[in-house]
Amino acid sequence: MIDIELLRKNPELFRASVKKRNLNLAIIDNFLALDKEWREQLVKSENMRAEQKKLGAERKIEEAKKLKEELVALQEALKITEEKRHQAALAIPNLLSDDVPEGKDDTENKVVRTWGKIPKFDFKPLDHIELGQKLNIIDKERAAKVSGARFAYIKGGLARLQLALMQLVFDSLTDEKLVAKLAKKAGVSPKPFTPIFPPVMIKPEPYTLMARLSPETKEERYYMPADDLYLIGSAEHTLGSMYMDEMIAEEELPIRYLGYSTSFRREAGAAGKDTAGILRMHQFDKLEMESFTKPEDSLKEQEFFVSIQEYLTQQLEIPYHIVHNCAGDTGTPDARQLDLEMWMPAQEKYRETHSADLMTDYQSRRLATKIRLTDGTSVYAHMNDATAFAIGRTLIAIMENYQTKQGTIKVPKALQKYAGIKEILPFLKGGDRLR
RNA sequence: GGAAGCGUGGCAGAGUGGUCGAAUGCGGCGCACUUGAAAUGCGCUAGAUCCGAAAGGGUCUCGGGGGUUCGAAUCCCUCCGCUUCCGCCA
Repeated sequence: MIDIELLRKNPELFRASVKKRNLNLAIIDNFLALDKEWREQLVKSENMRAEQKKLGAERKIEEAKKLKEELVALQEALKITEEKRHQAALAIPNLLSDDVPEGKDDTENKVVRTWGKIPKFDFKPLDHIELGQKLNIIDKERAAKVSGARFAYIKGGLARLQLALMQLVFDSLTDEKLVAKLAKKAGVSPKPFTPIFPPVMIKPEPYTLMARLSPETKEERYYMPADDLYLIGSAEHTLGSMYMDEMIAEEELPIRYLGYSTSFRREAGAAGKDTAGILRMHQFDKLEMESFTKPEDSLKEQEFFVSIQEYLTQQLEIPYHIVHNCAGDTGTPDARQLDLEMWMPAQEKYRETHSADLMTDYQSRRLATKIRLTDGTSVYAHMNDATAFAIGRTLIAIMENYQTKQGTIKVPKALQKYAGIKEILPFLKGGDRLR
């Protein structure tokens, strides 16, 4: 939710932002009209209510009774306007940060920097699908039989890699020295992350308040009607809503979590897109960073998160670039979004593996997550969330970048001690037949 | 899943139909005292929202929603959550 007071005072600011996102300006004007109507009705209704209360206090019971009848009708009309106005307010996306590049879709995102040397193979590199089949570490056929399309069994050496990735991230982000070093460069607090496993189911209310259950995103969610619960699409959804209706003391900031969870997405709008392999799944695991800061610290916090993403990807020695998403490709609740894209040799493309989202107070305003400042006043918290590793996609990048001529996969140095292996060889033992 | 109890401001905790947005304590902020600090004393201190240039005033909020009533923190219904006991399970 945007700051309505600011919108009334400075509608041009919001018009510019909405226009930059390539959206219809009517969403602003529609809101302003409803807001005006609502305020007029509100004043009338409140004045009448005050009068009715006064009559009651004076024990003029008959008069109060009569006035109440009028009041009820007025309040019903008000309620309708209020709901319309509320929906109109929700439709307005976050104000874009000034430095967000112009552009209407992902083709106009701006590459900020590039790291690493693109690997040259003296053989034709395979894609992760072929590699997965040959090594018998990805089984989508049986997953389709049991669970349907866009599911997979991740096995053997690849399962070990997943655990290794988790351990690398958990070790790194709880390491006081390492975090302090990266934080110093970014000019933010050196406080390390608290590791956390959040719930993977969420109630409709916090989900809506997180701006992740809008009419447009709803069809992306798995819903369990018997319990009125949704499966989360990201750890962000239950991490960001943790402090709903809470007041956080300034001394506790920044609050930084490193979450691990499975994520669930229906991929309803992606029919036929990326169906091969494990790039786009209904279920995938992800390590996610989430933080709560004071408003003035949030932009630096986002850059800090990006520097962590880069540090981790560099540990894997996988080439990547950082992209500043253009206005048209920036999420509704985001003020500013940067993506990290890893090099995928088989596609000869960088593909999105990470995202870093600065939400400013867009979510906290709705969640009522506030900070009690040391001077006694309070402000809405600023929130950041960012991927540490999306496991599936990172596995693809490792498989394709580290493949050998023999069709095996070397394990990145940084993961070897966690994985317990240096190379993924065909996994055939224990009666696990290839099809 | 069954039974009982509970849910009040930043925190603790009073309050069982009007004078209660709410005693008191802690915490926070300000001032005084002090070389400084502590201690002490005095004052201020819930949120959202609307009207207003401001001063100020109104409305709503005592877990959420609904109801009874002229009037609800207080009575009723319902949902959510917490605690304890029983059952079941990893």
